[in-house]
Amino acid sequence: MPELPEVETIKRGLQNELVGHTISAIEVRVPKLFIGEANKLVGQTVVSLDRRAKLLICQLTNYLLITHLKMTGQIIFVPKKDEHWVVGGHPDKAYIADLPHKHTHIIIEFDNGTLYFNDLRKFGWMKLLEKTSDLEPLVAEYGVEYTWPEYTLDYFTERLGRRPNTTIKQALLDQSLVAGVGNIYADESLFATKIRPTRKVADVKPKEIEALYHAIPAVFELSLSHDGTSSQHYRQHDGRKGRFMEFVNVYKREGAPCKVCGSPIERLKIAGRSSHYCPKCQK
DNA sequence: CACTTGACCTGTCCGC
DNA sequence: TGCGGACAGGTCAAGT
Repeated sequence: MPELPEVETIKRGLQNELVGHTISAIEVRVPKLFIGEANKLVGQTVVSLDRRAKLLICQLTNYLLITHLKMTGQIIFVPKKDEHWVVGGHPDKAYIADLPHKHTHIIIEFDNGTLYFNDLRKFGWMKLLEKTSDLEPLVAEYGVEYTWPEYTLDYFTERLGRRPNTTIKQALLDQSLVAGVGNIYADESLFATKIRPTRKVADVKPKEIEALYHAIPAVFELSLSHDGTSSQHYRQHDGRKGRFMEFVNVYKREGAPCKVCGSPIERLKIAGRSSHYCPKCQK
């Protein structure tokens, strides 16, 4: 479910809640979703939160706690003190009140509230790493972050060029190209650059590649400014939805009129993933 | 080696 | 209303 903007939004939200706070207890209801010795979390204090690709990285006093939300994972933090939300009131109180529920698989108690890990499909996981260097194999295959200085047109072009016979859609989903691009943002970036997702990488012209290189960060930033895309399951750390679905041009808009030309958006499968595009705008 | 498919799970939606 | 099938944002392993 969550791609880069969603995980980044959760990270930013949790930073405000968790940094400096200490874990008092942990309950793992579905053992296979927590890798490592969960009890070691007790007594640990959150030093910082970070993100790499779609991984959420929580630096603790002595360990790292890594989370991948995969398709339907959620991390919801409920503060002990309700006044916490007094400013404006909590926008989705009913959602919070339901926790924990049948899809809550891990519960972590902090001195200031409770963190719930929910996952309908149980694809997501949490992992306790004993030392910082254990993170390396987990992130070794990821490409650069779009915010890094290493994200250059040369890098992007060179990496794409290694896979000339793949469709551009498939290439974008490869985490070793640009970390954090998933189905939504691949489709939206391709619409923004008028490139049809079925095109072979080798047939995409340098100018189009350059446009794509700029479009990916732009789409990420736009989604971030609306707290991500809540197509179905995604929630922010406080239970609110993201609002980017209101702004998508093609994703999940099959049959709806293109916002640019009015043609019905089409959908087809590319490498097993549904892909949405405008048949008129995208060549 | 590169690419495709199936598996991991559970729920929703759509057609008959 | 019930039932079967397709589909869902991610990533691996196994197969071609």
